[in-house]
Amino acid sequence: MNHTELLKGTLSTIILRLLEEKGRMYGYEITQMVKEKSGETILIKEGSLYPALHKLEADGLIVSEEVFIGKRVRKYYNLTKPGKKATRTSVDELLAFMQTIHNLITSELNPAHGAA
Amino acid sequence: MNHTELLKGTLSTIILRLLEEKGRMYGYEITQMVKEKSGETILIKEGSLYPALHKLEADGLIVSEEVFIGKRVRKYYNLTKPGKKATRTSVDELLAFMQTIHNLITSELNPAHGAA
DNA sequence: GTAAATACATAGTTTTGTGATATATTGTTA
DNA sequence: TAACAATATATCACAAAACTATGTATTTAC
Repeated sequence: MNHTELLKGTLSTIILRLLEEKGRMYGYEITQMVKEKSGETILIKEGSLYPALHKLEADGLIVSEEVFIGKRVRKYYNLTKPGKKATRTSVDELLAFMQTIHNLITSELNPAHGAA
Repeated sequence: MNHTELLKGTLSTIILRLLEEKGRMYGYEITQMVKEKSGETILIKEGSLYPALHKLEADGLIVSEEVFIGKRVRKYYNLTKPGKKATRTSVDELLAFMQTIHNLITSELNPAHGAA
């Protein structure tokens, strides 16, 4: 991630949202899709992704299914029912939060003098 | 903060932006303004604010000026020249990042079947 | 056959916000 | 006037979350 700190708290939401949109996905696929959809600006590292996926699974929001592609294991993830609900909450909260921040940092500059 | 993790990385930008808008401000004033402007949703804690202010000052982006109001010390902060430049970069980066996240989490749902 | 890409995983570190706590002044109100 | 809330700053211990680095192994491309 080039933005480093900024992503905090948004990664799980992004993962949930992609799973909602695409149905089953595996880890590496998620990193590639985020990379592509973000115009190469958001590059999720393995050290961030896998712990995040494991936590979502431990929380019962996603379930994994191991599939062998030749000799290579691939772990596909799907949303659970609670996961689908959590996705909506999570996405809505993030959008609301970003709107609030947007308002905070883009309000008019010094309206005191020279308001057009 | 209710949003907890989400604020990560955005606090310094918010502080810089408020200083850009209002000119000199003191810590407590910043917390109150953020609280008000965010509709009571973003509540900056002292344990977050003061370390953030001290770091910005250590980095030379803001300068403090102690003013006595009666017997109480009040520390006013102002942007330095590098601080003004950093504010622009910081705000622009945050807006761009939020736009990217917005695109990521609001793209159309399953366009494969049933595209209106 | 060697390097790059695919695909998973974890340990240790850093960053950053929170909770708790401390100090002290000022304003309100019972 | 005593008690409490609000104002105002500050720090420490803790937790959460992402990163770096490292490791393993297969598959693909040159």
